Amino acid sequence: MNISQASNSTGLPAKTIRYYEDIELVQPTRSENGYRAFSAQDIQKLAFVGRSRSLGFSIADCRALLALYEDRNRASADVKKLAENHLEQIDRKLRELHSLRDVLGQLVEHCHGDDRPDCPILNDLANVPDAQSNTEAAA
Amino acid sequence: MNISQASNSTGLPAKTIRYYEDIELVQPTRSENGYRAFSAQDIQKLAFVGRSRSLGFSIADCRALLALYEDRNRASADVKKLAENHLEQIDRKLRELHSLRDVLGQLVEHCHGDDRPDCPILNDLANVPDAQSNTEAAA
DNA sequence: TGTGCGGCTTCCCCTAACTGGAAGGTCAAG
DNA sequence: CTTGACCTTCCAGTTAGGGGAAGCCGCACA
Repeated sequence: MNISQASNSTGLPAKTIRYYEDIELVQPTRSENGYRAFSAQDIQKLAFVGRSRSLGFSIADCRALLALYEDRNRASADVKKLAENHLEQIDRKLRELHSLRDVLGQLVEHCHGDDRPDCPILNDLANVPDAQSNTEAAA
Repeated sequence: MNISQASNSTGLPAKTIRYYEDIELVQPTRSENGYRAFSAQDIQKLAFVGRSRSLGFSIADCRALLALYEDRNRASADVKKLAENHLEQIDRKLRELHSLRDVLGQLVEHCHGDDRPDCPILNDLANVPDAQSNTEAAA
């Protein structure tokens, strides 16, 4: 199976597949003409990585998951721990984004947004103390 | 004002400040000995960028905001539009992360997480059709 | 006067995870 | 025989800086 077939089968761009070979996530053999030859197993692994990436796992995580996947004797607890760590990272990021959204939402809301030059958003960014909301005044 | 004072005043690492000069966000003058000399305006601009970055604006956004900030005649609507775009990006990212969290949370929940090798998480990643949840079965 | 140390300079490489593009070999069809 | 699609490798660029080396500058202290 050539790289374009592998790409079609997995949904991953050929460039990405070459990259994954480069960082040794997969090791396709080579045909006599030098073309990569992907086995069914290679395709399976690529699809596995693709799905993991789409769930936001880092390449390092994918490598670990792949190793666990190929270890017939691994405990499911190991996998669960990895996934839980990732879940925590996602939750942290969610909290961060939520609070960011709140602050920015407030600023946007207070900006009249017409053709006058006065703008609460810029005032806040420049940290000009403002009557309406002083998000940084704690210090 | 030398770079370490600028760093203290703005909370930005010296490395970052040099980088901001490199990409022409600020243009401090130079003393005779070659040291960067930051004016009060420079400090103000650096603080402005720092605050904008902490709200998740990209460097490109910061550059635009800075230009608007320095344009005494700009309409607040221009600023508001930029901020609203950023807000939309944040909301998109939030939705994405939420749905990711849901899928991953389901998987983690269904994994018994003991020392047996069977693991629903890996099964899903490998796209093995599974009785309990088939998150990809639509295709 | 020398010397040690902290602060400053530039320069280059590194990050994550690819993506784009150039230069060139291979293969099947017409 | 040529064309065009497909494949190869290699180089550069992306974000927003971080780490660290090699080498000035300035000030204190002996």
